[in-house]
Amino acid sequence: MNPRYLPDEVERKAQADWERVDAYRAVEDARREKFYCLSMFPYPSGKLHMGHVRNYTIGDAIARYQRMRGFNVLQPMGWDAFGLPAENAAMANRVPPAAWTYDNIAYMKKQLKSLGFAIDWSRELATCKPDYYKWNQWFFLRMLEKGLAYKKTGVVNWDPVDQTVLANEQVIDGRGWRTGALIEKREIPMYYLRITAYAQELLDDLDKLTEWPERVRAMQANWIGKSVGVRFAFPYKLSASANQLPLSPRERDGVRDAAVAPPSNEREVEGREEKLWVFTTRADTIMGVTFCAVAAEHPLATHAARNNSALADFIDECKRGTVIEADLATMEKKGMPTGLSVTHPLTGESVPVWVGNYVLMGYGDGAVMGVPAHDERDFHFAKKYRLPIKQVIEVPGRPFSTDAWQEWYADKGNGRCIHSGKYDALGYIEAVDAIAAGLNAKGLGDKQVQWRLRDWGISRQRYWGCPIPVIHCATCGDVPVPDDQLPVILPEDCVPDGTGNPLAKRADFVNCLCPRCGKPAKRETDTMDTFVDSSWYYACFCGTDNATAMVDKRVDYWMPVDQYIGGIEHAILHLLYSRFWTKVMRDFGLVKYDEPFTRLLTQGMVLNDIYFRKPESGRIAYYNPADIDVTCDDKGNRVGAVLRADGQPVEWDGLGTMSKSKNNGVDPQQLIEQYGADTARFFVIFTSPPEHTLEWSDYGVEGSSRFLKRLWTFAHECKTFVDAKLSSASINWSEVSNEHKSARREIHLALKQANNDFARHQFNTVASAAMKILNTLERTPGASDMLGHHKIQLAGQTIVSEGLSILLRLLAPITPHVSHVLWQELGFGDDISRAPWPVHDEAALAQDVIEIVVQVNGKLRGKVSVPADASEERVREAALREESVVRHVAGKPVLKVIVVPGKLVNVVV
RNA sequence: GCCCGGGUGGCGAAAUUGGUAGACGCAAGGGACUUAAAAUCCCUUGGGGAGCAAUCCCCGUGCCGGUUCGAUUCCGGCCCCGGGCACCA
Repeated sequence: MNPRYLPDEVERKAQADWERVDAYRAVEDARREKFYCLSMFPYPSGKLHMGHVRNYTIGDAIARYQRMRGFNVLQPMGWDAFGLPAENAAMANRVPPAAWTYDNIAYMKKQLKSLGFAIDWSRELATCKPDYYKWNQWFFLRMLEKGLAYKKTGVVNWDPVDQTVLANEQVIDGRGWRTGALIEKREIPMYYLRITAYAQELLDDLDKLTEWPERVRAMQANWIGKSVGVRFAFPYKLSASANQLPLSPRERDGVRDAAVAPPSNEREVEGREEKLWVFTTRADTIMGVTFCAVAAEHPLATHAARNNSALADFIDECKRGTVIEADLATMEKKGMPTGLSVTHPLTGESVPVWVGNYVLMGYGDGAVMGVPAHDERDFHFAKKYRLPIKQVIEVPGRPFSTDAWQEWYADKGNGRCIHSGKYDALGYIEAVDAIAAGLNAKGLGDKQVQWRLRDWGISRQRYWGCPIPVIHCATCGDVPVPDDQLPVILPEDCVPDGTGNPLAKRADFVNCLCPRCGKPAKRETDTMDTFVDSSWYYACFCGTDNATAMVDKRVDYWMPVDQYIGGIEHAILHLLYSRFWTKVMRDFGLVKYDEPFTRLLTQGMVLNDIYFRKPESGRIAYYNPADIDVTCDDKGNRVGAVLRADGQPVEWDGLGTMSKSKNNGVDPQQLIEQYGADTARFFVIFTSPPEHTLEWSDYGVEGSSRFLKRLWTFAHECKTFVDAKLSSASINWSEVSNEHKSARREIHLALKQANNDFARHQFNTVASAAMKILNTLERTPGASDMLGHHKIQLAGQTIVSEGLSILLRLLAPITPHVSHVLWQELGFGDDISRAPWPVHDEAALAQDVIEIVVQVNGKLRGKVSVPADASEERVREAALREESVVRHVAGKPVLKVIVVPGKLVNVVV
């Protein structure tokens, strides 16, 4: 055994041992309880970053811990391999995205292996491989058959120069990020998945996910956005000249394309009688309606604009705006009258219709009722355009005035209806019920649920993705690719040039024969959103070797995932899509569970200092923290920082996530090479609890490295006498010294705490417990002075042997290499990962004499030592005799003495 | 605006969920070893005050109040920070 800790050597040996016996191969075994531990798979961007290291270290610690506790653990790994960065890299380097992606996968796989993760690599998958994405296509076709996938036109950002669709984040100030061209909104046909059909279940089942972080559940509920209200209609008649009837907006939503029937109350047209449908959560204010507002895209707006050029211009202006919702929210509210009127469904009064730029076509029916008295936005709109404001809700003692908006105008909890005819004096709930009933009686509306969630548009006008398996035939229309022609293979040798989709230029891909009529036809060139790829990969891991089915019965053994670990940035989309996909798979009879991820851990981000200089002219320069020397005052406060290269000061800009743009990244590869994987792993576990952000610290890494060196050195010193056969059961602990007794007690106390913390995933304090144990062992008499004296007591040897065996097993999930090698070196066994998980010995915690804290009026005043079995009365006596207690009581009458057995006494005077 | 988290030393953080606040580590200061440095080891370290000293006292978990023998922990009100959603009707 080398007296020095050489991480390189240790890690090479441990990894070779694991490789030789294929240690992490997971095999289904009905007799054993399974544990499926999964970290979110990476996008193969080039090399691992610290976020990956943290994510996979946390996942690996859990996987190894559960393995040692006896579970049959599956921890697989794969690659989220389709996506835009590969196309960008391809343009920059003139290599096909496929080649770039496969190179990255090879390099990153090597890095993951060097970190020693207990991964079953036989199950590796990459979403860009046909044997994976074939099942995306197959499943899409099944959804198409069931009406869960459909086609409709959708609005996209269109770059007219590159002839390309851009993602929202590629549009900067309304211009394309590459071309600088003004971006147009363009409507093109796209495929959608009917996630809204599962909105209620996706919302309800959040209650089952009790092991998910509360905030993730809240974010999903928010996103799904259920509101309960009333959908009702304002009837109207078009003038005689209007012989073209507007369509109901619902029909534009693709409902007609689907296999489900459109809502029955949609298209009734009797003579020229039409209806303007709106949705409201405040039906109780319906008597206060003084106008209606419709979206620019609303058919009524289109109709009104035919003979009104000013209105047409206004509508064009609205349509030209951004599709980014965050920008919409801050836009100035504008409107213009259509000149049309509709009839109030209950009062029969005439209500003017306006076009409002704040009305969303995509929510509800693209039209709203305007109640200025009780909706803040309507109030300001009415003031701006001098529309009437009619109060219909009152709160006793609160005067209403149209001069300025007041918070209580929108209060639905304390309000009562007034000026509302037969609904007067009703509260919110009764009023909504009564008004909904009134509308229903006239066939003009009823209670309805409205969702914020929209159907999931999956078409991407991009090359590097899974082809959508549809063929466009001039005769037969859109024809699904037959199952026996799957997969539709994506050519891997295209090099995109930034203009349009390279697939569209590939005649060998585009030209095909119609499966239905056999005539020449064109293949769909859109590919699927990469979120489709990641929506079911976790299920695929259960049987990656099965080429004949999407999943097989092995999913029944492994799924659902017991522990999922990943970044909070996926709290909504990825997790929601995966939940949706699971429910559809279940309804198709492929799987039996309702939810894919039982427990979820969202790890925090990795931060580092940001240093910069702002020159008088030119751009800000950022400096890597590794090149900065920080000076501190006597108390350790940061007082200044200089760039090591030139000794000149730099400014500190706080902490931020590691990024290229701020030049504050730390390369994991360098870290591993300098300190070893175990140090890197120990540092990320020890420094912060998993859910918190992790602040990078080179000093902290040093500290972690120091601990592992100390561990190695200590193990080396003890190697001569450590013996797995030394049993604590053979020692009569009542006869050993107090020092030995308390040493063993500290070790078992730390173990107890560590087990508690492991169970609740507070791994940083598990690392602390390991450090405490080493501190105790180093101080244990008989261990540290053995080299000089050779008169080691049996008790000391036993404590050290037992303590090291506990310590190494506790550390095995965190620092597997050094634990594995020391376990062998000290003769505990061949494979620490098969050793039983350590459990504390309750007898070791027992004390003959215990220390009791004594308070006077709740303030700590002293301590007394009493026998562990002392009666309450004796403890009380001892406490009252304690000298500082006597001093603080100072003769005042003792009102009360509280005795907490085994803990404390509080004397109240 | 609505919904979630948070606020504890110079720093990362603990506190077995109402019972010794600051475990463990980092940084800092002092010391040992060394010709010297690195490495390693030992001691000190929340703030303030009294004492030659052993020691002792006061304050302290964002702020104000409440419950309690006792509150970082429970309740009410407020302030600040982070995150999510947001013309959603």
